[in-house]
Amino acid sequence: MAESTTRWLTGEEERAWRLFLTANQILFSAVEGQLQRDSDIPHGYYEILVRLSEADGRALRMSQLAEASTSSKSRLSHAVARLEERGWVERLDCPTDRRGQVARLTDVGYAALEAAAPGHAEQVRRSVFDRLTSEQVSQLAVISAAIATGPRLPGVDVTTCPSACDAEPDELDA
Amino acid sequence: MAESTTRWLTGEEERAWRLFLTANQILFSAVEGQLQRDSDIPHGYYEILVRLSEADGRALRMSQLAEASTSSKSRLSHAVARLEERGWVERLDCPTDRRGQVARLTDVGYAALEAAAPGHAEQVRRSVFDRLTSEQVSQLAVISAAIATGPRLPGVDVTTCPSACDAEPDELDA
DNA sequence: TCAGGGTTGTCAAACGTTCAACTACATGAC
DNA sequence: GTCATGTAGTTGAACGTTTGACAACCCTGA
Repeated sequence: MAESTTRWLTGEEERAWRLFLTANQILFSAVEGQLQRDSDIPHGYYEILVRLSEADGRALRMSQLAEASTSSKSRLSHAVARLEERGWVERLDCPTDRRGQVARLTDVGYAALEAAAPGHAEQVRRSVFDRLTSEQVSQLAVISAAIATGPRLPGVDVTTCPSACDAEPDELDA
Repeated sequence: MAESTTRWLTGEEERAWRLFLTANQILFSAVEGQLQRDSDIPHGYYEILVRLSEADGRALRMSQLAEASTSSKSRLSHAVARLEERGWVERLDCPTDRRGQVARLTDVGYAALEAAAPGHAEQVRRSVFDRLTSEQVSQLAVISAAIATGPRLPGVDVTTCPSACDAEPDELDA
């Protein structure tokens, strides 16, 4: 990289970045820990279950699910395979495209999600929202949106979001 | 969990939480991707190198390093072993405590860090700080501090921070 | 000097992710 | 029709990380 062109972080930015980093570590280890401990669900699986639970017929094409989960196809494929073993998800052939597969949340899977949700919500509340004023909550939303959207980030080729960037999720989750 | 006691997230909180989640995914995949691609350094290793580079004599006791990295002992032990293979870190016997080991950043390791830093800083800037006003930067710092510190999080037993809670890192990083 | 309590670090097994084929199907041009 | 090209999803192996059991060690007090 061109040395003289390097735009280093300012002191304030540096400080914010470090705080953000440690906050993230603490936050996610708490949230994932709770989910794992109380419900035996890895955080990643939980997100998949949530996406499915919100979809029409609680079912989604594999590729759509991958996109919604910001996940690669193969990664998702393995994850769904494991969810299938637990009996939480089932795979069906797609009626309109014979290449495709549809993942559907089973009743058992839905029940597992319903059982896990309260504890998860409580944890997110304790780790985050109990600590913030309502003004800070909206600041957090604005900041997150700025980071999540906008000009594609150089350095990732996430097959940059045809529909992910304008998505505005505001249904239930925790 | 007691059903009636569940404190669900409000719509605003829900929205903020989801935005935060996707922002995180995008941000970290960009930052980690850059580091991996341009410098072949996993993000976790980078943090370790930074901690060491800031320590006296560029050396730190294993346990102190683990604490500074919010990392478990065994996790750190593995990481240092791999850094040692690359010739970036060396392990020495601790002179004052014969139980202990000291990890020290080698000159080669320091050079690797110096080489990686500009690209990393640039990426963090693009992913985060170019997108935020300076007011938002300080909001982010305050919010992160609120999440990172304060009352111990129920749900984790992080052997709750004798010294981690009051730590206030504001040296260099990116 | 010897035990008990606590800490420090290592090792091996379990788990999850990534990578690189590979199958199967769809689509458009000729 | 059929050929080339692109898309959907799966699979297995290599790789890295995390976990828990274990061994080595220090320090205090009798």
